[in-house]
Amino acid sequence: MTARTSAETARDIPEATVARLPVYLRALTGLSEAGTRTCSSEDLATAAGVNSAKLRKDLSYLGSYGTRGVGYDVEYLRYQIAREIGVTQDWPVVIVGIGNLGHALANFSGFRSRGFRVVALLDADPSRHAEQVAGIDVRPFDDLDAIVREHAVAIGVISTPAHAAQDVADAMVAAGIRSILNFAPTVLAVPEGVDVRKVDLSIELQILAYHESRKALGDQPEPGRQEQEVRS
Amino acid sequence: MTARTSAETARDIPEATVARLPVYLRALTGLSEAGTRTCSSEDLATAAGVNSAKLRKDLSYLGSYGTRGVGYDVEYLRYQIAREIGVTQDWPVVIVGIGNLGHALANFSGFRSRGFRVVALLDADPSRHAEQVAGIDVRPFDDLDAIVREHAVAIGVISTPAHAAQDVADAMVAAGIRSILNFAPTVLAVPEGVDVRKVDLSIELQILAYHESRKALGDQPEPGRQEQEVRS
DNA sequence: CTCGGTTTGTTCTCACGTTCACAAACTCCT
DNA sequence: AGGAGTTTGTGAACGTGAGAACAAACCGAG
Repeated sequence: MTARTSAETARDIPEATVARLPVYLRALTGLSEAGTRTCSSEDLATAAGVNSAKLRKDLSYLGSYGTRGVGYDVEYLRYQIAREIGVTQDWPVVIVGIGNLGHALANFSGFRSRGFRVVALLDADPSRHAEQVAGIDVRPFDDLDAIVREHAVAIGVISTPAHAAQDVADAMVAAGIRSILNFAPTVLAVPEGVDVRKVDLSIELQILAYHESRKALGDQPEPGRQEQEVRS
Repeated sequence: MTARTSAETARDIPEATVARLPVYLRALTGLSEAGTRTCSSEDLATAAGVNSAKLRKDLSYLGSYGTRGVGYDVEYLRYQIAREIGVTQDWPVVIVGIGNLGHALANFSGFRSRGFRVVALLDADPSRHAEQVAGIDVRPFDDLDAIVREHAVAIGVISTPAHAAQDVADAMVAAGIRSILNFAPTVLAVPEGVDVRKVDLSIELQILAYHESRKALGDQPEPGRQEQEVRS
């Protein structure tokens, strides 16, 4: 089967590359706002904090959008990457769990400017349903189904305490959400076909702590040995 | 073997493994609280959301802490991993930028329970210096040097707007901080020997959006093709 | 003590990701 | 038009990580 594997953008882009495309997109936006019309792979790589060879290889998965001897047209490349990622128009997003973190997420201005639109804030605690956060009403968690249907929501954000996260995820999946960003410090079980990405403060800090304790003990690091930086 | 492999913990643990150790640590804490005394690699792998072969391989970098035919002692393994990560005692942490996100971070209870202690909250805006957040005074950013010296702070958290982040990072490095967790949506330049980890909401959402748009277009995915889940 | 059942630790193989290095392709100057 | 100088796109080498598979080690029963 798969007689016609082409179907538009049929190339499969490596996961590591996908994770960097948003960084390039942001760097290009910065260059654009600074008035730059054209940039070399070296320029863009510096702005994005990566190696220029890696940048070129990453971009090569999208197609040939540069000009040899010249470089890349900033606006053009920016559009192409945005299109590839799929953020040329806005994605509706729901946030569940309007505690401290939920507040911060709801107020985050980067949502709108980067291809996302918060269509609803949900919380199971009735005492929160009075509030408005960032100009949006906080609604009961049970409204999830209706909201997902109404706005065709595909992406859900979980910012509840850990013990509630799995139930929220289950409800999201049942409602038809297939991409979840989880801030709760717990492992989520989801059916095949659902993507989960997790953001976990404690884990990030512990990774830093590991390297920090290594620095501390071998504190006369042999001068010949270079250390790597900015782990992603 | 391992006839005293020299300087204590001299093995170098792969970065991918280091990133998973905190997950195992949390899973073990969960098992411990549930009253489990012993677990197999299969049990722990399930709790941590990974493959059991990968788990065993990861643990093998730390040493041989299991018993063949039996499994792992939960408490013992938990301590060994905590020791390896370096979170058997608390790390002092400063948070710079007490906006919405800074508030959420300061109030995050997982800090204390997972090996970290917030010793100071800093903000450049004088109007915030009146407040207390999570029982801690918000102090002027210029106090950074004194605080780092006084508490021997090694880890800094940046939750400022993007435009301020690089200056904050520079000041942190100048004050002696060598590990930075950056929540600001910008690429930080730091000297060699300083570790930076970044947490970026927009990037995570855009990665989800990429996969979501792929799901949307090929929306009759051939049944033979399995999709992978829970990307980390 | 021996044997069967269980589970770890490790080896081997393959896939993925990074980096180098260079040919191809473009611009600009003479 | 031709040649010098740039910069992209990519093939190939290298390093790291994942997973299967299995020998080594342990427990308990008889």
